[in-house]
Amino acid sequence: MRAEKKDKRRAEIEAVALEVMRERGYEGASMLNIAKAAKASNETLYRWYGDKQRLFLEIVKSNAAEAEEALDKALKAPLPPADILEQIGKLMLRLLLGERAVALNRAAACDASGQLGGALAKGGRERVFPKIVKLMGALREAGVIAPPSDEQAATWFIQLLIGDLQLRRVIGTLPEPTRGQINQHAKTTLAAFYSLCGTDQTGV
Amino acid sequence: MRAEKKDKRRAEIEAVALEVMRERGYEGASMLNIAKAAKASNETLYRWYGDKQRLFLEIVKSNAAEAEEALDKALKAPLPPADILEQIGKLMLRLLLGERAVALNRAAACDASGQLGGALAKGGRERVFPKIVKLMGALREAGVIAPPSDEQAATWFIQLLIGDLQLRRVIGTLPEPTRGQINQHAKTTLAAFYSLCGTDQTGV
DNA sequence: CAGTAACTGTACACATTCATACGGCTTTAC
DNA sequence: GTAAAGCCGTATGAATGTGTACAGTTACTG
Repeated sequence: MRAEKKDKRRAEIEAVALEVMRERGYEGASMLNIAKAAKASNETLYRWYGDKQRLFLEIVKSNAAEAEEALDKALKAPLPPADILEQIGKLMLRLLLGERAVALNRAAACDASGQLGGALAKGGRERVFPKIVKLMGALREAGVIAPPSDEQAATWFIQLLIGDLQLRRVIGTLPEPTRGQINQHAKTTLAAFYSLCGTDQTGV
Repeated sequence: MRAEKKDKRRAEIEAVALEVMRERGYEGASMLNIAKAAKASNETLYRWYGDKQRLFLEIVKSNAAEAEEALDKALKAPLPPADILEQIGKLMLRLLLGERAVALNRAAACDASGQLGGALAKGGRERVFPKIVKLMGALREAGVIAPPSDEQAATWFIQLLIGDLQLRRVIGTLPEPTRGQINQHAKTTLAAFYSLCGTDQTGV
């Protein structure tokens, strides 16, 4: 009983923390401000998380777990690999350019110790990349692509898909893309990707 | 006489500011810390720059001017466009993944007002992108590439070249690349780029 | 060489954060 | 129903940053 409620409260506080951070930056997201916004006591925050860094570390972990779940679900869908790749593309755009990931990347950029950045990479890219590589293997075996290597294909895919969009989101010069823009961009990316890696080299 | 000296001192202070920021993060780079490190008075810093944000805005501007100069120089070199593209690729990797640009992007990520990010984009991407587009036009006219559009070619080039490398630098999970790594990566990128945009579609 | 302007170093008031502590209230457990 | 635990709100003290002020020194200028 109580455990569930506490989990819910924790999720609530973490959501509020991100919201505060979104509005006032990482500096402005002090434990006190977060506590006030969440209608919690700062003492509770300190007891639960220890300090600000560990609070955000916790958020990074939750976020990574959620993202991985969504990704695995998309990967396991009973569809041809090419369709899965399209879904993955859209999903990654949505996740990586969404408010949550952007806020966490901002926090990591502000954290001089580099711990947040490390956790973000560990829970994010390092977990995701192998899955993409594996998917590329499936695509290759299905004869959809013929890349120099699965790793190279995964790298190209991510670069063409995300490129510098995430950094532009992080420094605040790019608004969050709409669903329509995401679909459009995923489509364009896939066309380029297949033109780069495809077995069919007719181009255009 | 004095004007020169002052310019030199300003450049010195700005360099120190970046150095402090590199070591202690944007938060840790207080006006006081910068003043101490630069053996200057904080009063001078406040008189010259007004506040921390404008100090960093000034640094962004200087950096952008320097980068643009280097870029223009490379673009005007008496070489075939394909060679110029390679030089530009290496130059951009060096500039964008170097300590200075990374520190400034970190600062922009920490700046909740978004002004630093705006200035960074204005002095950086918005100035550079049109130049790349123009270069793509030259490459197209020289028959080296046959892209759907010059803009698309420029976008692909940048995405394949920079990708998520800059963000990974900013969150501290990627070390600064060596000269050798830069050359290697530029080469790989160009191969992919030509395979994507080239008139010659034999692939591999 | 004298006068003036600017810079350094230090000090200051004010605000804010961090981390801890405590009284009062609600909720859980027995 | 009563005891205990946990959380809220507020208070607290140490530390730090911001922006301003001022005395002493250095370095230009005429």
